[in-house]
Amino acid sequence: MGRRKVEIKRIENKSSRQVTFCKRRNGLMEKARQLSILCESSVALIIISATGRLYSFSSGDRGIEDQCTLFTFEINLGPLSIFLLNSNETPVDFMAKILSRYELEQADDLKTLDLEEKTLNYLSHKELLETIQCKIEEAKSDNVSIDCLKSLEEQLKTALSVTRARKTELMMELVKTHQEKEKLLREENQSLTNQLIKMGKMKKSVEAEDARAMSPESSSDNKPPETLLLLK
Amino acid sequence: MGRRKVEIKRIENKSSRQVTFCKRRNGLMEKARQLSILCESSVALIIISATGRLYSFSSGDRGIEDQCTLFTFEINLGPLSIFLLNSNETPVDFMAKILSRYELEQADDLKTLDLEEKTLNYLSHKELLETIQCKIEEAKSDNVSIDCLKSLEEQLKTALSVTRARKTELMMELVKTHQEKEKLLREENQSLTNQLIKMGKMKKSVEAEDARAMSPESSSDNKPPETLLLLK
DNA sequence: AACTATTTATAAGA
DNA sequence: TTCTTATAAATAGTT
Repeated sequence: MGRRKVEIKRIENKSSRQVTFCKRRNGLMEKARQLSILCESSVALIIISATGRLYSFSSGDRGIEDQCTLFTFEINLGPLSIFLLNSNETPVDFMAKILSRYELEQADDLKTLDLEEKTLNYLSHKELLETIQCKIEEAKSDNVSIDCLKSLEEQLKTALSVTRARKTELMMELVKTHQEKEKLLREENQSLTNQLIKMGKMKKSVEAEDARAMSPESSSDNKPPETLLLLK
Repeated sequence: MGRRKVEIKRIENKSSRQVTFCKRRNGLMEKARQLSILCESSVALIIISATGRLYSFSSGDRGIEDQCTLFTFEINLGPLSIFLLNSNETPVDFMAKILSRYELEQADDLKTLDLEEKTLNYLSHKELLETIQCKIEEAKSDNVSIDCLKSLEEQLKTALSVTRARKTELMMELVKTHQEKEKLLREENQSLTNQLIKMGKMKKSVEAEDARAMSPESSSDNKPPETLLLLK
């Protein structure tokens, strides 16, 4: 529908490709909107330019399940994620939902551990949550800027992975502490054993004195007590 | 672009709405395809009819990062999730990818721990994976039914949470093992200390003999060696 | 960004 | 449904 027919293949000229992208993108979005309205259907459209810029359209939740009042969704395009919001839902509602879900999950994660270390280094994590809360406040004023949502999502992801990492870290610390304790105990044990052996020899010499007999023995050949073997 | 201009609002006549839906849906998908090809961009389009039937288009990864060879994505519509597949990719490929990603994540999670317990209770988890594999086979025959994908997503979610739970469980086991070892070592230590004290008395008596003097002492008053205090 | 010659999409009818 | 066709709409190339 232009001055001449075009073949559907990559437009080589960069600037005309850019112009065509802009025109056809707008056309496509408008068509998506029309279809959703004319035919009561749900339409979601995501366009990402060669330069990585994002354009999207999402109709409401018409045609989807009735109990589903939200048409929010997350789309992963490889490394990129986008939240599209249902028009019935404010960004704050959506983010609050995500946050509460995340906090629940976190609570679940830590509940299983009876860690007093839980509070350790918790602040930076708390701070992160506060930052997110701020972002949400920002989002309230901004009217659904995709960039804003994108950065918010980044924050949420970071928060989640920080939480997970922290949890693992705490567990690993706990394990390490135990390992250190174990090492110290082993050393203690060894030194006690050595002392015992030394004393044993003394005792022996006493006994020998008692029995009025002498039998010399190598001093460094000290076997640990049997119980130690159980701990392997 | 028809015999007459139409206003963009819900088409009241059901059958003509159905016809229009079919025509415009096809048109929209074709336009999406053209845009992605002409302008080297990534386009994802989802259309869900009023009756819940799903239609989708997804371009390849053109325009997204080069190292990202797939343009598959997951969409959450509230409680409902749909996996849309790149046309270059079969559902099995996609699911296999998800699975392997999941297995990698799990491997990563456990790699940090030097656990021999890793294989413990692994079966039920393996079984779950097999169930998913079955689901994928089902999906191969069914032509992208939403219910099927929904249940598949449930399975994947379950698999993930089972893995997480299992990871936590293994870590807790490790901690417990260490605690038990610690307890045994402490007991061992105590018994060694007791022995030492006993012997110490003997030695003392020997020394006393040597020094030709005697000094009696209470036997149960055994203080643990200093190093034990470090372990508190 | 605006114009306009054409092509393309599609509404209504068959 | 599918095809036909008149017409509206989109858009390629130009300014």
